[in-house]
Amino acid sequence: MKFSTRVRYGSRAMVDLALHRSDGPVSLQVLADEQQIPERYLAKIIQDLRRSGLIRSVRGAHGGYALNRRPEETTLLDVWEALEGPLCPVECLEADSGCAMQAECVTRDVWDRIALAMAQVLKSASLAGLVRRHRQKVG
Amino acid sequence: MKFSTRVRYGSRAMVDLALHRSDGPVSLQVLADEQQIPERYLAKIIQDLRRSGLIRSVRGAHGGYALNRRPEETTLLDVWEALEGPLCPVECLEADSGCAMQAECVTRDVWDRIALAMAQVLKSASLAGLVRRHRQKVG
DNA sequence: CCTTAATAGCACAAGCTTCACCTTTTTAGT
DNA sequence: ACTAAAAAGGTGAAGCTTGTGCTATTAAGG
Repeated sequence: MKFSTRVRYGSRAMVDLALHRSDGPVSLQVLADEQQIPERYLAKIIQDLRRSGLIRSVRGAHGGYALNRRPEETTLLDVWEALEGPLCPVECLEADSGCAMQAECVTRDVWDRIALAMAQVLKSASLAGLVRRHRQKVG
Repeated sequence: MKFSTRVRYGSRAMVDLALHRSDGPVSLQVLADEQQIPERYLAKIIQDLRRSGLIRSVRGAHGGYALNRRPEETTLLDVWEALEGPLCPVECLEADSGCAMQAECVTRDVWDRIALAMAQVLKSASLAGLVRRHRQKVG
C-alpha cells in the first residue's frame, strides 16, 4: 500500500502555495516545475483542491492559484479529504458498510485505530506549521 | 487510499487459522468460506504467507494450512510485511529513494510520522491478542 | 481589437490490483 | 493401484490509478 500520488502531489503543491503566499497567484507551470510534478496531472489534482475551496484560481494572463484561507486554517487532513474523500482505509469502517461480520471482526478494530492515528497526525500538520518548519530547514 | 485487500484478507485468514489452531490444518475452501473471501484469490495471498514462513501447508487429501509459530509470536505487522513488503507508504521514505528534494521536504516528515504510527498499531496486534479479543466478543 | 498566457475540461493510454480459470502435483483412504 | 481431496502454479480479464494530449475558455496588455 502506498499513499496516492494525488495526496502527495497535492500536499506539496499546497505547501508551495503557502510559501508563495505574498507573491500573488502562482501559475501551474511554476508550481509543477518547482515541485517536480507532471504538469497536466497536477492540473487535475489542483482542480479538486479548487472545487473544495482550499484554493482559488485566477484565469487568463498572469493568472494562477493561491490559498483561499489563512495557512493556519488548512491542514493536510483537509487536503487529503479534498483529494480522496473521508479518510477511511477500509470500507468496513464506513457507517453503512453492511459487512455481515462487523460485530465479530477483530481486525476491523485495528484498522480503526490506524485510521484514527493517521487522522491525528494529518490534522496536526497545518500549512502554517509546515511553512515554519520549511523555513527552519532551508534557512 | 485504501489498504490492499491482500492485507485485509490475509489478516482475517491468519486470525481464523489462530482460532482453529488445535483442529489440524484448515483447507483453503473452509478458510475462504468462513471469511467470505474469493477462494482463488485467497490461494494466491496464502502462498505469500507460506513463503514468508508465517504458515505451513499440508498437501494432499485432508491437507490445508496452519500457523507456523505460536500466536504470540506473529503480529499484523508481520502479515503486512509478508504481503506488501516493508511498511512504507511513500517511496521517498526508503533509504536510497534518491529524491532530490528530500532534505527540504516537509511533507516527508509527516508521512514518516504516519508510517511510524501505523507500524506501532500493527505491531501491538498479535494473533494471540486478536484471538482473545474475538473470544470476548462472540463469547 | 488582437495576441498571448493561462486555467478548464474531456478523452485516451499504460500499469497495477483484484480477481477467475485451468492444469499439475501431492497424499489419504480404499 | 485407484480415486478423491487438496495445495501449487501459470495465464488472462476487469477496473482503478496515474498519467498524456488536445481543445475550449478566460483575461491582461499593447
